[in-house]
Amino acid sequence: MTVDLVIFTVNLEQLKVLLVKRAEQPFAGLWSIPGGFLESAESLEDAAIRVMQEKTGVKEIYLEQLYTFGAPARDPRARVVTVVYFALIPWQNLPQPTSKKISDLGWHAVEQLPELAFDHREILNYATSRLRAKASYSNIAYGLLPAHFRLSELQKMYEIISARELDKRNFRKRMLATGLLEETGQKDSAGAHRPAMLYLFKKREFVLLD
Amino acid sequence: MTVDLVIFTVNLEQLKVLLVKRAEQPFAGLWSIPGGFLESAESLEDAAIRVMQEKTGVKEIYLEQLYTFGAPARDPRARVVTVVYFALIPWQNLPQPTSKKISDLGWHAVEQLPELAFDHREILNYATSRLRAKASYSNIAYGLLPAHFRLSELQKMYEIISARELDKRNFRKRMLATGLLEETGQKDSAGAHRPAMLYLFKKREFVLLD
DNA sequence: CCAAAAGTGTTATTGATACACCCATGC
DNA sequence: GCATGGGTGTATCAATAACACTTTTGG
Repeated sequence: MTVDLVIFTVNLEQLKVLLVKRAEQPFAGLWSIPGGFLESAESLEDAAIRVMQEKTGVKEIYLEQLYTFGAPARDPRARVVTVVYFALIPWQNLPQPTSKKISDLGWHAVEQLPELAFDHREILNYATSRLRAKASYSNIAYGLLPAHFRLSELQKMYEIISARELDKRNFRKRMLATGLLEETGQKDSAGAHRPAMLYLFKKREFVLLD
Repeated sequence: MTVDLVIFTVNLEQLKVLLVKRAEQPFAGLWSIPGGFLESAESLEDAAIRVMQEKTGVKEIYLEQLYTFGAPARDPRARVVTVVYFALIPWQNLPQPTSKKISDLGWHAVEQLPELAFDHREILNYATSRLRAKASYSNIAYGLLPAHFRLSELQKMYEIISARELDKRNFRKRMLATGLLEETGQKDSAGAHRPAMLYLFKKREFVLLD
């Protein structure tokens, strides 16, 4: 029994996923999604949080059980059933990568994945399609944004996840109509142009829209 | 590792689930959902189909992985992680129950459940809410109907699952507009009144509506 | 003063909802 | 001929989609 994680983030206008380069056989040298064995006294979710923290240093994140994969031959060594979770992290919340081991842990754009170990390609395809489906009918994007954000950043997030453009006025209207957002009162003058109002999600939890 | 099943059917205008009375400790005498240990060479889905056939004699049914439950103390004897599937069977497809053992296997209305073993109450609540959610945006009801059916039966199925009444004209309009249905050309004169056209689903597979 | 992102309303279209009567059959 | 479920259309309302210009700031 293992617990594996598909950890998504968005950076440089791309949806990315965290991969680990395998040092050992089988599939040595190929990339895989991070995971670990379930320990005796921990729940599945606790195991997912533990793996998450080991790999990213981050603990408080959006986490959701995705699917359990258990084909008899998915691991050539032995029968391994894996419960896969999917997680979202705002890029801004990630600690800077340490200079060591920089090569065995990396963020990869889901559109340009390297060759993957085990059935991890299938798992990633499934996770990506689920994320995209969720984006269309929920506030899921909050898991990818820092606490305070501009509406334009939120819109960009939805556009990247769903891979299509959205109308600015309709987007703002619909988002504000959900009542999930709140003005912070602060303006972000980091950009070189007109400062934008910063918003936050009143509740950082999953809600279906409309 | 076990595989457990929440098997739904609809009979007498009630949504029902198949339960097994436990003969042994722990929880002897309480009801539980059917399940079994995962065997070494079978996939999770194959295990679910096997359990399904052992308990109901039926093999070809709608089957979907629901969730994996793995709280450390969910089984007082040992650590057991269970992958739960949910299944739908048309009542008409069920073989008549044999007279033996009739008391240790039974269909229970989800609104009047007996006391349940393990965390099976939680599992059933989750399965029921998922089924209800799916009913509102998919053709899921095909799994509960025989191959040929009247539109009024289909409507009744949705009404029972979603626990609310639907408008007959709007329902027929929307259903026929999906293009998923086909007239059989046959009429069902089993009722005491005007015979109804029988329909079938062109494809017996899960589709999101609209 | 120019470039760049922020911000803001109205109209048209589409889909969803509400609603009532005639029809075909078995008894 | 009557009781019962089968079958049909339209009008209103709500939600969604299309669409362009002015404002504010930094450089």
